[in-house]
Amino acid sequence: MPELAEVELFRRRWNPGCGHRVLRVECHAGARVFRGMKAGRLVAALVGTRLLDSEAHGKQMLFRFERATLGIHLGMTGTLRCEGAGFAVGKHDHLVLHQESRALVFSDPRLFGRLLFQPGPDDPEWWTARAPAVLSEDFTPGRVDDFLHRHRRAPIKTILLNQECFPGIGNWMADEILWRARIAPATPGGRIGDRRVLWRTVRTVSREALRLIAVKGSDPPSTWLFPHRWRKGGACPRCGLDLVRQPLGGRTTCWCPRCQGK
DNA sequence: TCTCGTGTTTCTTG
DNA sequence: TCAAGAAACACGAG
Repeated sequence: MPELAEVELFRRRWNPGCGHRVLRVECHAGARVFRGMKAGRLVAALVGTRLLDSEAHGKQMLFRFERATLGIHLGMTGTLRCEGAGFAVGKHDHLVLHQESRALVFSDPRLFGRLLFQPGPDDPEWWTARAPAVLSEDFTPGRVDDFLHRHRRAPIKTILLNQECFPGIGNWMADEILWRARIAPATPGGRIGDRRVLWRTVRTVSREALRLIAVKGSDPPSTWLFPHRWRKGGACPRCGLDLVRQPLGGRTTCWCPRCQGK
């Protein structure tokens, strides 16, 4: 599930733990989500420290503790949730931070998610070196223009999935953006006509998705492509024509042949 | 039993 | 050297 808006929704689920100390940590130290780090060091650093605050950026999250920083990428099936005190860890709960009145839980059945960790109070390099957020002032039409030129032969759908330029955009958001901007997903990046429309649509869809999903906790309405794209036989909410589903860049792409050209 | 999947990394090819 | 595409990762849902 996790794209930009869902990541923000999950980040907020750990908010009740802010300002409170971690008393005990349980983890599946051998789980793939810990690849590249020693889970024991993470546990040792987190026990006894207070969770200060958190941030989301694209599909990544950063949780700041007094003496360490925890990064979380949810992959395809990762989730965060807050459980009550005395929570019993389940099969897919790979990291559980027990506080006095609650447990902060990271779960991931498919293990595509990833945990990152750095001791000390400073933000790590993998956080400070991230690409500008699509809703920030630094995400300019010129930046999109340059990126499309660099990848001028790749389909625009796969370009939108590239986190170097579009952090937080995933499969359904890319389809939504292209449907709204009336661009066929297979169009090469170098042949996108009005790139400012694409730039503006990326921001509009991101802003609206954040408001609906992360703030209001609801799904996008039926006027979006979103609720129609999942099942075969879905119809375009704008013109009523049957939607097409085809793989592109290794992902299922859903689009309207009439609204989005050939 | 078989296919699919809201992601990223690594390998291969051009 | 760089860009693009395919494969691999792992497991539950339909």
